[in-house]
Amino acid sequence: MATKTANSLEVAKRAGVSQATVSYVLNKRGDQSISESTRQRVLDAARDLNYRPNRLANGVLRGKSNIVGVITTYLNSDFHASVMTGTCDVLAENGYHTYIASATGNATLQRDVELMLEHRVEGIIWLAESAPWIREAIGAGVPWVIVDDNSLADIADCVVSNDVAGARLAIDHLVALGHRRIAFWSAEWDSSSYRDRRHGYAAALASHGISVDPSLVRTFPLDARRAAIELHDFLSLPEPPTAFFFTSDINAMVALHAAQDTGIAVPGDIAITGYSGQDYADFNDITTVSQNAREMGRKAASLLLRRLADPAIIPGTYLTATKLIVRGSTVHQPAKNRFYPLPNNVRH
Amino acid sequence: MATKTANSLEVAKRAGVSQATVSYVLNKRGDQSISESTRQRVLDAARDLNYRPNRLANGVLRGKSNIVGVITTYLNSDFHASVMTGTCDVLAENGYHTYIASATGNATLQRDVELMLEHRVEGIIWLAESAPWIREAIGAGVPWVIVDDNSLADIADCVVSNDVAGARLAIDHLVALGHRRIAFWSAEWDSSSYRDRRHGYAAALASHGISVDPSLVRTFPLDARRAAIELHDFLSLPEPPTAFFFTSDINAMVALHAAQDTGIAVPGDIAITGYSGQDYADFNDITTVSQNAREMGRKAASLLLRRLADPAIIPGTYLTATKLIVRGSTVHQPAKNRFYPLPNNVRH
DNA sequence: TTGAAAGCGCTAACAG
DNA sequence: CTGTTAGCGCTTTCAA
Repeated sequence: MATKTANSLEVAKRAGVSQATVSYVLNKRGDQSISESTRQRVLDAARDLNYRPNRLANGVLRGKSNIVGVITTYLNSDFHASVMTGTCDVLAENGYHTYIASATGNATLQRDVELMLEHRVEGIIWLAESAPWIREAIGAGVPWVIVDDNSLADIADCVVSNDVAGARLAIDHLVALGHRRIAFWSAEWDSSSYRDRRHGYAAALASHGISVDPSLVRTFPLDARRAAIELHDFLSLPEPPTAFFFTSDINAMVALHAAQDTGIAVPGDIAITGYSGQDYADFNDITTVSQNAREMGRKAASLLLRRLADPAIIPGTYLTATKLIVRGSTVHQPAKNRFYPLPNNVRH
Repeated sequence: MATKTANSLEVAKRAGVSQATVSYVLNKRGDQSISESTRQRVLDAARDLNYRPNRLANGVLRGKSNIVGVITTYLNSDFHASVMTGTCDVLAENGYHTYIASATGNATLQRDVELMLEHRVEGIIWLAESAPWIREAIGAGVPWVIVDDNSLADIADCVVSNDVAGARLAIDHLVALGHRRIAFWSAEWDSSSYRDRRHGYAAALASHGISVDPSLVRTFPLDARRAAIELHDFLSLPEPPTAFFFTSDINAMVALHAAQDTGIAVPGDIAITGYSGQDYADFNDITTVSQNAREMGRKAASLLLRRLADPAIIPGTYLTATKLIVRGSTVHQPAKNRFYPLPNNVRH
């Protein structure tokens, strides 16, 4: 049961030195010269007593916790998990630690932010939908980095993938395959990312001399049954779409299954592109625009660290690259050779 | 820019009272009687100055951080993410906070544990593969709860799903469908969970009067290409299996794709069951044994809280229920109606 | 009903 | 080269 940890005073006593000397030795301070014998005695004493520095005390003293908070609404999202992995990695590499909150609902989220600030996190990485209260929250405390939304780029560093370019990649691909009637079918999520994908969609079409047909732009429903119905509704238009650009892999996958279950051939009858480059897309052989979420997470952490080092830097938006991954949902792959390697450490 | 937060002394000054009074008011201490007017003045001052209690200082003082550490090797795993969600929820409900580390490799993991202890986490929830050094680590510090492995149940609370029963559910189902030649095809992961699934497999077969054929028990390879080769090797046995029991959904999925890609009908030629009840299985219409990972996470957190309240409790293993979810990989579903609802908050 | 003072574990000036 | 001292922000006796 939590063997009472020794404190630095006890270590000092045992080594026959003062508390300060212990601190000097343990923190390897170059500006203090310590005799090798003292050093050894301190080190030995610390080991013998199983000494473990108390970072809370250290934090009180220096007003710095060495902790960064990450807030996400949905840990089970592959995207969020990948971002977080990248973030954790970079923070750990730099001696920082990650304090996480996963919650839904603005009341809880607000409380989580407050708690983090009470714990004196040095910054917050925000992986959730934007909300009106956030602007104020950012102003009041530590620096924030916002991932996957850049609507607050005037007061916080934002990391978004280049969604305009990403959408263009997909549309260019579809047009190159001969598609002219391309639907934009997106979940309802009011974020700059989704808006950018829509702009990219429109711009890409325009550059090919195709005008946006409003009847081909729709909101993706929340359940698969309605998705199937809507899909058939789409296809019974006078001039039905031959291709669908989705803003998420999961929507693309639901639509793909809806199509397959009801005898619509993919990519024979319709082509489908997803967005994000998640496992879903890989496993279901869906062409997608890869976002490199891990890289986004790494970038977010570095931006935060940079701002911690130099608070004067003017906030801005940082774009990460997107990449088209062509798979069987747009191009019929003659010999299906989906010999993807399994992710490392995968289980269950 | 981190507007220097006011401290309790400043609040006291502004309210014209002592620091102690501020503490009494803000912590709503019943044993101290405070006049309503003083109370109001303190509250007002705190609000005006934007006072935020410093939990680090509080932690130093009381030797308690109110933080629990969670260590996982693979955040992108649906299983880990679900467990963590459950854990975060319960901890938050009880005023605790979650400090997370995600790492790979024993050196890093050990360092992470050490760091958490230095931050004075009150307990650790372990979501990673067991390793020899863990036993010692547990002895030395705070209480641990281990999820999905019970090999250290003598010194730590363990939460595992009832894997013997879970395996039996799957095997009973396959036997009921007429299968007698059932393969056990498992990833190589030395945990009690996997061992239990194997015991359950053997016991269930035995109860149906079928003996285990060692040639039907194999290790799942690390890449899909080799999985495909191995699958065909299986099927070219003199008496090939007609059904495959996998210990994970992802393996089942890889095998399913390997089968489909090479003209083997599922469930026509072979039946397949996964394990875990993850999204993978749902989206690929795979029969699986659901583990309710979220519930496991909740259970882990409650066990830790219970032990924190009463350290004397003797450690043990806690089983969570499993459930069979029948889908199209074992039973041909006449009218495919996979109208699953999308998970809440899903995106990308 | 309120306040003064001690102290949690640690680090950083400043002496010596 | 090492020790003394002050103090981080907070809670909590103990007096008043």
